[in-house]
Amino acid sequence: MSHIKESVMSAAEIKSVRVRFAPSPTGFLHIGGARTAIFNWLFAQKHNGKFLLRIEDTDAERSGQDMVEAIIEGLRWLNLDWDEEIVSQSRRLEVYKKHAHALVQSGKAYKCFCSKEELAAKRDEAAKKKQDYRYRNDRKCLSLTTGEVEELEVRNQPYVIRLKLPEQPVQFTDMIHGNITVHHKQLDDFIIMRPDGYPTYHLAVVVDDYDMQISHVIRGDDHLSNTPKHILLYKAFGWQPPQFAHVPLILGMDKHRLSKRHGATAIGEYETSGYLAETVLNFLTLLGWSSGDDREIFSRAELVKEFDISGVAKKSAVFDEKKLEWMNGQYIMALTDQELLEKATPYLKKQDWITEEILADQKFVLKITAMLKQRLKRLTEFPEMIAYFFSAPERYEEKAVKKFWKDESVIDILQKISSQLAAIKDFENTSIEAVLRSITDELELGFGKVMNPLRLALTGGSVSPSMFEVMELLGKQNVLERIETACVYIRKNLVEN
RNA sequence: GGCGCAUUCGUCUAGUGGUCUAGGACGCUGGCCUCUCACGCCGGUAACACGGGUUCGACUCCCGUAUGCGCUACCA
Repeated sequence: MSHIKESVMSAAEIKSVRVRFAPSPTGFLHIGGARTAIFNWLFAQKHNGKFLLRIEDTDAERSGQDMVEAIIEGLRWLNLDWDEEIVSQSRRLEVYKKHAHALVQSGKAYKCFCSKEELAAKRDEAAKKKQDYRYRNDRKCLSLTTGEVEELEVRNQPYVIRLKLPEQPVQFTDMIHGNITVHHKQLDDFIIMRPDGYPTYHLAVVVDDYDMQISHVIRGDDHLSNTPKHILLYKAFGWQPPQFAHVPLILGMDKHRLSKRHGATAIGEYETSGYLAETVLNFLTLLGWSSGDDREIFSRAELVKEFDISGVAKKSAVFDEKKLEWMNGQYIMALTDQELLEKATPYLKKQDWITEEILADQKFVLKITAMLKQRLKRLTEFPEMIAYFFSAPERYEEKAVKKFWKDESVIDILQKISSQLAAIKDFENTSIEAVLRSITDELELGFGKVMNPLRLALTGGSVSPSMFEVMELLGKQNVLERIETACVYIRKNLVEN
């Protein structure tokens, strides 16, 4: 289907691009929804169009205002600004009603008084015979006379409105999947309005997309099978259908649709676990879309420039958090120290041991930030990696103690270091290094033999940035004290074991 | 069950009939760098679901099969 990829929008089409993101507020903004929103947003940006937001809350029972807020918050975090006012389907009930009845008037739809139970029974019966039940095959209520319908209505008999389907196959072209044909026998006279006057999804979506003058419907693959119904509705109304693009779904590592058991699915959880919005935007866009070359890191502007529907994949993609982590690390490294500190501050403030006083010393914190930059994958790691800068270690990592503090000789080494460091006037990076180099030379020891025990003494662990820089920031006083404490500990430890 | 959609390394993907002994990235892994970790660099690992066609030639086109997903609701 090579012609699909070559499809280029005409100038007229480009001018009038209007897309929408239409979540139903039955949950938080999840990864899949966020990506659909991103694709829509990018498409609108790319074509200088409008990106609209619509809340599909016709299922009153499952929808909630708090979920609406959560979705909006998620979009804001990703920096996906929408144009115009948010449309809420729950406020347009009369509009749908009007359109549904207009269809009844024009004979394109009809009222059906059959009860749910009645239909369920028929379905069961057909199933027993291994057949599919189709309302269109009996169309009981279609043969009702006007008088009969009126009588039922007077008696307040509840009814739904069904679309009367024509006897023709439905055909349309999807921008991602190409030509799709569905035989009309597969479709039924589906319900467009419920007894309570609420529209079904199909009606609401078509009416809204028409009213909002949506030019391109970009939505999840799960709607591909629904599209023929929508096309039929457009036809019944006599409206021109928009273009459709069905984007693949996102799956969990087990290849099943992403759900709670896969861990984090709500976009907000990625913020709390320390991912940058720009990372998530980049990553989600790349999940199911490719520019065609080997690039992986795209700025927002680059994404807008490069994004094209023709690069969207057909197959669903598995969400791999390992790669997300890697990408987040890349974004963190690309930040300036100042930017990184700003982004990390909310995470630092969550720790009660990080006081305002600590944060007030910008110069000091900024130096620490610089040292951590290429070691961070997620912002949440920031506080846990810097504790030793603000308080002496309370305990020492067990494995490291066994490895680096296994006999008396380390005490000698540490004390030697201590006494020579004490003599340094200008306690900074290079002078500290010079001292330590001379000590190792003198003792004829490998550098690691000295640095690792020292690191354990100063940080309590076996991992840290460059010791010289750490020492400089710690200051002479702290360094000497910590070495002393460590020596006491080592001696005691050796006696006990 | 019927119909629709999909199927390239474990994962994200490149690939539009010969350039493919299938490229990149994450992961994993060997090494270098090195005071540890990380970063960086060099290398390795690993894939065209299967079977038939069409063609001089198929990852690429067609048809089946398998598998997965979706629709088949008074959910969206």
